[in-house]
Amino acid sequence: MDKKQRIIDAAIQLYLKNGIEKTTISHIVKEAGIAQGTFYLYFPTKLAVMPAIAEQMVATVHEKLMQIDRNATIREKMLNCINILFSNTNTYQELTKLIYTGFTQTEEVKQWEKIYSPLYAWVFEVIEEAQSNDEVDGKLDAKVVARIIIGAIESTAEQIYLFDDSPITQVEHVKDNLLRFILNGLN
Amino acid sequence: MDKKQRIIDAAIQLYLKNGIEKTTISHIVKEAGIAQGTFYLYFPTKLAVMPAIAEQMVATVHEKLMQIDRNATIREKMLNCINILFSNTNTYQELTKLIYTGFTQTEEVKQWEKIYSPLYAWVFEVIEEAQSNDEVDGKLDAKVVARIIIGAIESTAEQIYLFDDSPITQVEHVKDNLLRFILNGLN
Amino acid sequence: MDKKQRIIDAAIQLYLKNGIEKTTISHIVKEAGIAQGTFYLYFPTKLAVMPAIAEQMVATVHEKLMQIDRNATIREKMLNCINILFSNTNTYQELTKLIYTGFTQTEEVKQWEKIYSPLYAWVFEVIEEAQSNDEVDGKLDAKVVARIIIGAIESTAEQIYLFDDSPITQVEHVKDNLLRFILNGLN
Amino acid sequence: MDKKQRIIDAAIQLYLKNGIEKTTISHIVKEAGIAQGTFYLYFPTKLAVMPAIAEQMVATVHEKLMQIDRNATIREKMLNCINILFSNTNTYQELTKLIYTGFTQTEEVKQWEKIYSPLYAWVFEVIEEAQSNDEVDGKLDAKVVARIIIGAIESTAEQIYLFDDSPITQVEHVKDNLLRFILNGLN
DNA sequence: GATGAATGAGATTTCATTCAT
DNA sequence: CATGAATGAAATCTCATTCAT
Repeated sequence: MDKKQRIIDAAIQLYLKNGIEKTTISHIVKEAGIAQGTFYLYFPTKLAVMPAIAEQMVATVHEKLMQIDRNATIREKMLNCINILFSNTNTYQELTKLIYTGFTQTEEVKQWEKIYSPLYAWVFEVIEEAQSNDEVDGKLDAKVVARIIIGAIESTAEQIYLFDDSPITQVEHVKDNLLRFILNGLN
Repeated sequence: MDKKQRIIDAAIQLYLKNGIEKTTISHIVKEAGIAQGTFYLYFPTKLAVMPAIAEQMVATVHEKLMQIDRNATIREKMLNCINILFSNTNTYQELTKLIYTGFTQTEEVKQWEKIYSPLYAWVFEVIEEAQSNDEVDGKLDAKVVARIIIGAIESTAEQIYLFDDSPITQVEHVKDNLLRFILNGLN
Repeated sequence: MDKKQRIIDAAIQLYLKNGIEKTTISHIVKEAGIAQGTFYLYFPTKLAVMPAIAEQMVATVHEKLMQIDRNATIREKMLNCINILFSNTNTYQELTKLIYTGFTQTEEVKQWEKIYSPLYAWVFEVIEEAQSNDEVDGKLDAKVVARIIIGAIESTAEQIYLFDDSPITQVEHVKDNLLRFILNGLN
Repeated sequence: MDKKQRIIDAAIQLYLKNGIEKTTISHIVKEAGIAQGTFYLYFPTKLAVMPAIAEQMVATVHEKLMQIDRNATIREKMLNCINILFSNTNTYQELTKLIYTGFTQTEEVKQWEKIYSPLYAWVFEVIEEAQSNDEVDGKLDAKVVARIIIGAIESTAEQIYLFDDSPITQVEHVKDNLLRFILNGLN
């Protein structure tokens, strides 16, 4: 019923399956079951759909993060965070990368900060709280480190899922090292 | 004079300026100053140029890494590495991401490992050597952590240079945190 | 308030600014501040607005012609007529031509005669009266010459205002020649 | 063989038959027997073909004018000129008007002067020569009057052929009046 | 009467690819 | 090897028109 949402859903499907390059507006409208011209009522180009897609994906991840027990240890929180982001990268395959690319190409880069901020904020709060308990190196700038950690997790997940073809068991080994490295990093 | 190299140079210029999506073979040949048909003597598609571009970029970074004093402390080595990768990201803007995207779209993903491996290898050796001196947590898998570190540095640099518009002074602050986090992480 | 008039006004604005070809019904309704469907309550196509536009323009010119003193000499009348038509062409720029084009394209050509007839009639009466006073060559068919004169004035004005970029002073020189030529022609 | 010429010829055919508004680039390439993309190698839009069409039409008229005996009387020259322009307007139906419209819409108005100038030049020379023989009012500016005459002839022809539905015999009557009026005008 | 979201046929436009030179 | 005009399939984009509200 909501044409805009149907466009977004169709775009996600097709970007995931075929990549942005090979996806056309014609494909999107066909998948969405709407008329050709209707697309242009909501988006000027196929890349202009990206911010909407990104918002949706980040919202999904954020929701999962919010379900983590606030009283858990920082180790448990980070472990959960790693699992959620890895799972997300795995599910959405190249979507994360495509969102980056889509953004930078549409020059709507400024929106990125805003859209991604809930994730940064969650890690930031975890770190800050842990710093107040002396569980984490107080000299680190929690805001900056939150971004570093999110980046490290995502880039590692991407290396695993997009560029590697190691067996699944390997994944756990990488996660162990990543968790250890991050906890070390926070001290 | 060397047509192939001129195609690569032109492609880099245009991918950086307009993104892969909007760059066409027609643009590339025009920028390269060669005939339309000549492109096909060297590359089958515009995405097939990506591996050549990636190789060139990685070679540049690797060369700089090799100039770092082998006897420096791990702190100095990591500091240098951060500076080199940040500078590279800044210079090449979105090229790193585009290389990822380009690769995943051409299904030549396997080449990525091979091309990027000199960078991983350099960090790997630094860590391993430090582990043998007990400077670094021996329980970490040096091969895995090398990738985590490269990923963390690159993603942080991207956040800074692509998605942020903070003043330059901010960059140093982020680098400080990143270095501290990584050194913590290794120990 | 009167939707029909708002459509006509908007159409004039846009036809003048962008030409008929590039003006769309969507543009017109937007300019008129009415809904898309409302246009069709008053006109079947965008060209069907032309007769209404023409009528309005001719009425304006005719009104000015009627204000000329009936007892003036034929020289004064022709001078006034030239000034009015020049001023009209200047104001409405290409509208005259567009009206022609619009008409011929809609096959509503027959209306043209009817709409333009007040202008022809005015000149016709001036000539006929002058012929009865022996001020004008009695062998000329007043009806035909009226059209020739209107045509000559308009085409000259168009050449000046649409296709020339001479300074204003030039205009007076052309008008002098035109008046002299017409008065010669009549006698 | 010459694709550009084939585009021009096809465009003339179709503009004459259906008007500019209803003619599409698709029609033109089909009529010209060339590929869709080929059109864009030569013209950016369908209106950009107009100057080329105008040039061709003016060249045809000019050629006929040049065949008029240089030693003929001014009456004979003007009579011939009227016949040629009437015949041209009759043959090309609305093309003259369409050229105007096409021009003004493409903002290539400046070219008009240049393209039309051979016709003006011909009349100019006729008048000037006649002025030197005292056959024509020496106070008239030959350059200006040349344009007035061309304009008067064309607009009268257009009124006849485009907007009137009088029987053919009428045409001769109008021509008589036009010639008489012009000769009077020149004195 | 008035609205304006939706339509989809059909227009414009692009661009990878070919091939005779 | 190199060229670049030509191609035409396929993309984007437009816009007159409809119709449920």
